[in-house]
Formats: sequence, structure tokens, C-alpha cells
Amino acid sequence: MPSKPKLKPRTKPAEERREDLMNSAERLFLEQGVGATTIEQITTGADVAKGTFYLHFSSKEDVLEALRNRFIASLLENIRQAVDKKKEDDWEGRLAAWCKACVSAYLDAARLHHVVFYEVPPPTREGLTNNVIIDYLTDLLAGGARAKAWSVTSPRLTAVFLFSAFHGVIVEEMTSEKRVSKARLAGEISAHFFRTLGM
Amino acid sequence: MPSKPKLKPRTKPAEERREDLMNSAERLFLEQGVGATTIEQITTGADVAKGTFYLHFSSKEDVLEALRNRFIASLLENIRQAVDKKKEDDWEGRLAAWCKACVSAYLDAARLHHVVFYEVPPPTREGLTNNVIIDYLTDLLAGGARAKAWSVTSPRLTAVFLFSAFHGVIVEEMTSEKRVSKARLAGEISAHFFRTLGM
Amino acid sequence: MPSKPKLKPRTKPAEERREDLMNSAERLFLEQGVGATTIEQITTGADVAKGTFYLHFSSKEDVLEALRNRFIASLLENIRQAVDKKKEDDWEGRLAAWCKACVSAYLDAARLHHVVFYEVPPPTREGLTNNVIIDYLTDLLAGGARAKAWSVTSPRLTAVFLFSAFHGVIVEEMTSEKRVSKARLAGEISAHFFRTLGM
Amino acid sequence: MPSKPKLKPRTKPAEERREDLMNSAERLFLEQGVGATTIEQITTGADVAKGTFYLHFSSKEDVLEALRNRFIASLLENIRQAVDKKKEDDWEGRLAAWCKACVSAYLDAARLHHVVFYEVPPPTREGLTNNVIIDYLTDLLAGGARAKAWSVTSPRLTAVFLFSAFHGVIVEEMTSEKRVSKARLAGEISAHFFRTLGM
DNA sequence: AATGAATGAGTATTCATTCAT
DNA sequence: AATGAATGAATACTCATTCAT
Repeated sequence: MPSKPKLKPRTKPAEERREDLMNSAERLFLEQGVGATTIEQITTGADVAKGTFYLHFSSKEDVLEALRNRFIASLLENIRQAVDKKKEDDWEGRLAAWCKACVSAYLDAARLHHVVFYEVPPPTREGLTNNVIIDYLTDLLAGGARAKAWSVTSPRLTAVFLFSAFHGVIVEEMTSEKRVSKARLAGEISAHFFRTLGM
Repeated sequence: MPSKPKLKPRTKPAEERREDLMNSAERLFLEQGVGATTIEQITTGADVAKGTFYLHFSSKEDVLEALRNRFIASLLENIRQAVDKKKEDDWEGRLAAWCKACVSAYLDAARLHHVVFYEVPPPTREGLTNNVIIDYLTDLLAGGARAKAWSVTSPRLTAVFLFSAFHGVIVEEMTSEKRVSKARLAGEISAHFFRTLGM
Repeated sequence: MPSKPKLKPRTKPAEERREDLMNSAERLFLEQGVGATTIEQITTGADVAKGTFYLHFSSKEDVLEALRNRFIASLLENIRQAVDKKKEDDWEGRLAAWCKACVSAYLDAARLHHVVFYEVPPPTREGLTNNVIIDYLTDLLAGGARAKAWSVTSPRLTAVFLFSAFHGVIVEEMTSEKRVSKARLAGEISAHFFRTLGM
Repeated sequence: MPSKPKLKPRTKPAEERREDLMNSAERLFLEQGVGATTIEQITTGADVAKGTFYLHFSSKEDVLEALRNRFIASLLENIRQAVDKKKEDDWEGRLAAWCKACVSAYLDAARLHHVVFYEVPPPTREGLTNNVIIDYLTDLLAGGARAKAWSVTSPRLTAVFLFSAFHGVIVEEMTSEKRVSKARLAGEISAHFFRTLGM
């Protein structure tokens, strides 16, 4: 009897279990909303016992936060890669890349974004303006301004302005019946961005 | 058989009771948040019995909706009055008036707005882009475009873009520590608006 | 159809409901112990809904305290009546009456006493020496001492000494198999009391 | 293939581990109470893994009992030594020694005694009258009676009476604010003992 | 129109105990 | 002998809603 019946290893690396739990939670939150999802459903979905949840998270709000961070990190990574593909001095291209990557990522994960950021009382209001993303845009705007690609007096304010505008349009798009192609939408938004920057 | 010492008439016009209840709810929502406020606290605050609440509203969400509508109606009224003070063909002035009125109203009632629109799972996502206000802005943009005051290809999209941008800047302002004067903020926002419209 | 079908008046005077709940709790605590008794069992036993419990008590510990107070009050009343039946200057008689009333009351309610005072972590250690009863005994001892019926240097200490002694004998008696008549036990205890007082 | 850096021998004699666990448990029970102490805290405090606890004890109640026994054994040893120092026929001295040793031991370990004997639902009511100690006192009283040092009709009853009295006074003393010297307290109690024995 | 006593569904969380290594 | 990841039973409490006066 050499081979162990290792079909169901009771114990898994913590990281893996955590992921299982997060995936299960994400799926359920998406399907039924956060409020309607019980911890028990999450653990059942991850094929572990209820108590195991508390080995990895302290509460429902805790998973939610982990989900938020995962969302943001992945989004930022997407944007960064797209923007970095452009030449360093092609500011127009970089900004357009920002728009395209953002539109794409948001439309793909919009429902998730909505659920984790809007469906529940966020711990702090600042969640409403997704900081890291805006920070990155602020840097981009400031960079372009230094290079005289466009003119911006207050990069932060303009970044908030543009990000919010972008975000609103995305939400509107998700809400309305008629679908628009990603490319088309990205184009429209870029155009507005450029105009706002006086280009 | 003398008359009872009817010092406090138990009964009031329905409309008045409703208002009492709404005011009590608004105060409590603002103070403690929606989730933490119980129906009993609302009725106590309105000086009526618990059951009375259900004579005027069907649930907590119901008052919340009434509060939302009251907020929007009052806001729209403010904007309308400010815009109508301008000459009919002074499109730049009308748009600036829209900004100023909106900034002012939002800053005044920002916490209320946040609580009723963001703190609770909104019944539908559309609550996120406050329709009537955007509708009004759409008309304004379309009007100006017809009069060649500015050029807009898709008034609705641009209205959503601008309103969201405006809203994001307001939220950011509420969140950050440093206060900026209303006039200054309205000015900044108007400037961005004008640029976005290619003026 | 004049007579109302008032068979089951939904609503009862608060005092009565409270009593119902306390009686139900007492019965269950006695039968199964405090820890094993759930709030739901208590309300079922009192023929009301679970929530009703919380209209009258704030927690299980809260009923327990009410039960303790009821026990003490009733016990003290018993003792007082028995002692007051004796002539005011018959100190020996009064002390013997104290013993007899106490033995009788304790043996009758011993299990209850045990459950409410010993089975659960009492909120404060002082519950262990039932204050009011000891206070009363202290007064009795001091009175007799003033009247030269006996000599006591520190009435409080002696009262604690005697009450604890009494209590221990009762518990021992409850625990052991062989039953002794109440009168016999009261006699033994009185004899020890008298001797301790140097009579 | 050198030997492992066996700095911390994973394995200890069972007896020692048991002691470690008991000491950890005692410290925690004293600090936070029995109910608030978890098995995990106990094992952490003893620097072993959770499972190890169950190699030495079957449950929390089981450690508690071990702690009780350790307390009683040590107490009895104290008393025995003190009493045996007196001449065999010095009954008054022996009884006074009993009092003194007992007062001293109890005051030293009163909190521990309280925690292990009173804070938790004792498995049986008899724990309340600490048997071995009372047994020893019973023998002492019977011995003195045989030697005509005092007169006692029912040594067991009187032992229970006196031990309980003693115990109550100790608890009262622990509870009250004002501290009394051990010697003083032992004196008072001895005096009451002697009087109860008709000396 | 108003009351307020009564209802009871709904769930997060803890922690003793097990057992595969 | 020791580990520690996994288990899952068990229960108090809140509060929106009803309905008999």
C-alpha cells in the first residue's frame, strides 16, 4: 500500500485556504449581495467548516476588505502595465492607455466593484474615491504637465475630477440597457479627458 | 362629564405627522447612521407611538426614499431658481450658475446626501447618478449646444461625465481636511466644465 | 354577541408577565440548572414569545438576580415574623426563633438557594454571605448584648461566624443521605449558638 | 548527518508537563477567571501546542479538579504539620494551631480557593464543605472530647459547624475593605471555637 | 388616528475537542 | 510525545412588524 489515499488532504497551506474562502465569498456576494450572504454559505462554498472561516478572517467585513484590496491591486496592475507599454514621452498615448485599461477593467469587474464598494456601508467615506487609482492618475497628469504635454493647475483636483467623471460614465453605462463597445466608450472618455486638459 | 384636559391633541393632519417622522428620521440618520437607527428611536423622536410609524411609512427604506425625494426636489428647486435668474441666452452664465448652486447645495447637505444615497444598499444602482439633476443638466447642455454656445456631441453622456466629475470633487472636498471656500470651489469646477465643453 | 372572546388576553399587566417569566425560570433552573436553561425554554414555559423576555429582563443573569432578591426578601420576611412573635425581652427565645425559621426556610428552599447563589459565578463575592440576613442577625446579637442576655464583643463578626456555621450545617445536612428532623436540627444549631454566645 | 540542534527538547517527563499546564491554568484562572480562560491560553502559557493539553487532561473541569486537589493536599499538609508540633495532650494548643494554620493558609490562597471552589459550578455540592479538612477537624474534636479537653456530642456536626463558621469569617474578611492581622483574626476565631466547645 | 405589548425570524461567533501527521 | 489545522454544535439578542384596543 505505497500510495497514500491523499485524495482529500484535510490541511492546506493557509494562503490557499484563504483564497478558497475569498473566491467563495466573491461568488456569493455577486450572486446574492453581501447582506444576504451568510458566513455559513461562504464556508460551504469553500468546502470547509464554519469555524475555519474565523481562522482566516475576523468577520464578514474583513473578507470584504480583502476583496476590495484584491480588486484594487489587480486593477492598478492592469493600468500600470498598459501605460508602461507606451513610450515614456508619449503622454497622450499614456493617458489614452489609462482610459482604455480602466474602462476595460471596470466593465469586466463592474458588478464586483459595485458590490464591494457600494453595497455595504464602507468603513470610511474615502473608499468612494479609490485612492490608489486616483493617486496614479495624479502622477500621470503631473508628469504630462511637467513635459508640457498639457496644462494642469492642480493635478490632484483634476485627477479626482476626471476619475469621478470616468467612473460615473461607466456606472451609467452599466445601468443603461443599450450596450456600447468598450473601444467606443474608451474613445469617448479619452476625448472628454483631452478636452478637459485643453488639448 | 367635563371635557378632558385636551392639552395635547392626539391627532394631527397626516401631512404634518409625516413631516415630523421624516425630520426625526433625518436627524437620527445623520447622527448615528441609517443602520443604527431603529424605528422606535424615530417614533420617540417624533413624539408618537411605534405603531404610528406604520400609518405613514411601510418600512425604514420607505422613509429613506421619502428623504431622498425631498432632498432631490429641494436641490432641483435651488438650481432652477439660480439658473433662471440668468438671461436666457447667457449660456456661460447659466452653466456657471448651475455649478455654483450645486456646489453650495451639496456642501450644505453633503452629509445628508451621503447618508441617504450611499450609506445604505440603494434599491437600484441608478440612485448613484441622481437622475433629475442630470436630466436638468442634459437639457442645459443641449440648449447651449443648439445655441452654439459650446459644442457637445452627446449631451447625455457629457452631462453624466460632468455631474459625476462635479460630485467626485465635492466628496473629495468633504473628505479632506483642508477647507476651500465655496466660491473658489465653484470657480475651479466651472473652469473644468468650460474646458471640457471646449470653451 | 356581547361577550368578547376574552379567553386569551394577549396583553397582561407587566408585573404579572414578569412573575410568569420568573416562575418559569425558577422551575427550569431547578430542574436542569442555570447553564442548561435557554431563554427560549423560559419563554416557552411562560407561554410567551422569545422577545417578550427582553421586555422584562435584560439577560439571564438579570432574572437570576431577580430570583435571588425574591428569595432573600421572602426569607427575611419569614424570619422577621417568627422573631417578632416572641416577647421583646425574650432574647433567648428570639434567637431560637431565628434559628428555627432559618432552618425551616432553608431546608424548604435549599435547592433553589443553591442554584441561584452557588451554581453560577455570582457577580460579586459578597453574595456568598447573604447580607440582609446577616445584618438582621447582627442587630439581634447587638440587641441581646445590650440587654445583657449574652456577651458579644464584635456583633458583626459573631453574626458572620454564626450564620456561616448555620449555613454550612444546613448544606451538609442537604448533602448527606440521612435526614434529620427540622426541629432536631434547629435544636442542635440553637444549642451551638447559645454556647458560642457563652450562655 | 550531524545531530539536530536539540536546543529545546520537545519532550519532557509527563509529570513535568502536567505541572506546567496546571501552573499556567492556575495563573490564568486567577487573572481572568475560569470561564474566561480558554484551553488555548493555557497551552500557550505552558509553551506547548493545543493538542498537548488533551494528553494530560480530559477537559477544563479536569484541570480544575487537579487544582482543587493540589490546593487541598497542600492545605492539609500545612495544618497537619502545625498541629503535630504541639504536645499530644495539649488539645487547646492543637485546636489553636489548627485555627492559626488554617487562617494563614486560607488568607494566602483565598483568591485561588475562591476561584477553584466557588467560581465554577462544582460537580457536586459536597465540594462546598471541604471534606478532608473537615474530616481532620472531626478527628481533632473527637480526640479532645475523649481526653475530656472539651465536650462535644456530635463531633462531625460540630466540625462542620466550626469549619463553616471559620470559612465564612475568612470570606467576609477577604471581602471587606479593612484588613485585620492574621494573628488577630486567628485569635478571634479561636476564641469563638473555644466558647462553642464550652471552654 | 393612535397606541404599545407582543411577536419570532434570523446569524455571527466562540472554543472545546479531534486526528492526521 | 507533540503538533495545530480543522471541526461544528450551540445560543443569546435585536428589532421590524402586527394587531387588539
